[in-house]
Amino acid sequence: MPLPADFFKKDTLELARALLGCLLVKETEEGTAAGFIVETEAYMGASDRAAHSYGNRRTKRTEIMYHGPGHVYTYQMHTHCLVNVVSGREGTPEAILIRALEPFMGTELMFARRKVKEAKQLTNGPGKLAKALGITMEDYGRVFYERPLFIAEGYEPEQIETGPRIGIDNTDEAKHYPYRFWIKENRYVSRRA
DNA sequence: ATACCGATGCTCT
DNA sequence: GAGCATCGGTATA
Repeated sequence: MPLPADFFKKDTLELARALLGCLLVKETEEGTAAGFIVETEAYMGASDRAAHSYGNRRTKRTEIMYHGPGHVYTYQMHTHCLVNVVSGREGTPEAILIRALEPFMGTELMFARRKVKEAKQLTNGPGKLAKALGITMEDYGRVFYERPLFIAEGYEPEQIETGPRIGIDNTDEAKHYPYRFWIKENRYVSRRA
């Protein structure tokens, strides 16, 4: 069961924490794959140098971030597709990147898609989890409160840790913001602190 | 364990 | 035509 649309109507940093422990589900013709979200990163829109929507940049790519919380923002990075949850009120272009999952169901399908040996390698990175679940640019513009790509209730994380975001060294002051959140001691987190 | 490097595709200038 | 919110291989320790 998808969470209701209202779940996404939170302050972006609060939503980034609330998403930890939730289940991300993708249904395809090949079957269903799902995993618990264990790592997220917040991108704070107009005022955040590291955000695609910095300074309210509005292009074909960033357009969906203006359409209100709960939308699916997929973005192509080199050969990979990255998945984001749009946050903030309509007109406020904020988003949360999903960086890692703990596989829950459909692991055979994930292994078939990823071609790796260790379970840890299935979903411990933003490009990896998108491929494991079969998420593509086709999902751009959908909503996370309806099938076939949705977020459902999961478990309550014991302890949450925070730190600077990964891979944004070129955006001077923004690189220090503690906008990365992960579940402490979870082995599927993409990198240790 | 960390470090570097090339692949490869889409968006924006 | 440049620039990336990445990944997997190879290289070294």
